[in-house]
Amino acid sequence: MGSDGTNDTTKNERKPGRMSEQRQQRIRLEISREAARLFWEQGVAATTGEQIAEAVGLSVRTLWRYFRNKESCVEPVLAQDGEEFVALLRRWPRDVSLEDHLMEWAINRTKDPDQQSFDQAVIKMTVLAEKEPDLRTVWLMTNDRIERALVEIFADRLRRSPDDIEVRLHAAAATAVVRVISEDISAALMAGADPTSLGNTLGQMARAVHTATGGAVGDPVDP
Amino acid sequence: MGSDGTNDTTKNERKPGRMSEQRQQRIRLEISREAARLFWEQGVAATTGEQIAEAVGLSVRTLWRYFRNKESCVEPVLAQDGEEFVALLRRWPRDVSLEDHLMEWAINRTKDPDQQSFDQAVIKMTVLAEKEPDLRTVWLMTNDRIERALVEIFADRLRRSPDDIEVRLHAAAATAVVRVISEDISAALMAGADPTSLGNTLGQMARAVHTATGGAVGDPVDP
DNA sequence: GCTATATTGTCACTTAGTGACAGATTTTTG
DNA sequence: CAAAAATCTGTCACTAAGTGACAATATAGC
Repeated sequence: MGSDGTNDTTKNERKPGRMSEQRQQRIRLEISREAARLFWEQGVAATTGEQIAEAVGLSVRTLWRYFRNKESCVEPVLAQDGEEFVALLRRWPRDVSLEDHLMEWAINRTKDPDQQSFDQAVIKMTVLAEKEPDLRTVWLMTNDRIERALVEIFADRLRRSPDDIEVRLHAAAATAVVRVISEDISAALMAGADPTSLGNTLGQMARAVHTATGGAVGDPVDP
Repeated sequence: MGSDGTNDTTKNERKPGRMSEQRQQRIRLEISREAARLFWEQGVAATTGEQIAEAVGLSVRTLWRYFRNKESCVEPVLAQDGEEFVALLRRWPRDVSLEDHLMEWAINRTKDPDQQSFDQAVIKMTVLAEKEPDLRTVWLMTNDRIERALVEIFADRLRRSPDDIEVRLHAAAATAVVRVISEDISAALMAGADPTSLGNTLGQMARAVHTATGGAVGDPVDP
């Protein structure tokens, strides 16, 4: 809010004892990974905060400083794909269709070797979130955040207000269909489906968004 | 699962000491009402399970037997409108458009006097659920249940399988837009808007569902 | 009213999550 | 590199959420 001219950067405010944003995220990721593993192996209810903390090598008190509650420990894992998707939409050029934009990204995508095992965790948690109510809430909250991001992105693209009810309806519908497709893909992969046999997933998403928004979102728009 | 012929009714199984389903629901409603009041007056975090139990006149232990956790105490209130909506869709005749069906219901609707104060609670919680994360999860879970119900209803109407991905996409998109409109209406009413000045809310919902499903749901279908 | 069964309350207990404070760590600055 | 300023972490004590067990009570059917 109120910023006097002393700070040249309002966002990247570096202070003496603060540890780097990167390091913070790494720890959160590490916690999330272990939490996901434990939740998968023994269930959510049977996993205690103490176990998660021990697995990561932190005190329980510190764990609760990184996450407000047990379930949200897996939030970084569950939010992984969604945040990537949102970031992708933020770079969506106005003169390109959604399908083309997603396809082009899929082609230039490089797969980190370490990322592979992480993707496994993402799939496992997405599937687990369909049955475990405590994880379902986290998954739905994650998608709620995506929806809010899409409101901004769609408003920008359609040159309308983020308060516009139509914009919000489009964002909600789009988020919903993307979520369902994600759940479907995760379930298929978990069942042992070959990733290459899934067909054009991103194309499916693009078409679903186009349909769910009544054709308002998906086509190229005036620059 | 396994039912031998001794019981004539598998659903309405009446046993000696079991209290009536109606009585159970009344207690849940009463708890939900008080929880909603307390959450509204002092916030969710500041309200303890003990306070809720005391307000209803139950022991804390019994409270936790009716609801698994503090937040879900308001679930009956938050689910109120949604369940009514789902029930309405279940009676949706195949040869009638969604808009007509909703409109006809609105006309024949009778307003219980006791229902009025309850509606106030519904609106308050819906609005509160936009800011309070702990309530947002309950609200989203409620809509998740609605979505699952819509899958069945849409599958039935479209004569397709509930596993059909398109059916699930339609249900998800429809639920999402109905949710957003509900949030919008609640916010408007909370801000003091005259209910009569809101225009044709149900018509808006019907049109939004029609759009979000790519025209697949909303029109009359073959009997 | 009697009986079978479910519901409730009390008590003891585990776990989630927080506030406070001292000590260890990190980054910037000189 | 050393010092300073802030943050981060662990320990401790604590509150509140939520559960299991068991005795007492209330309820429906006869």
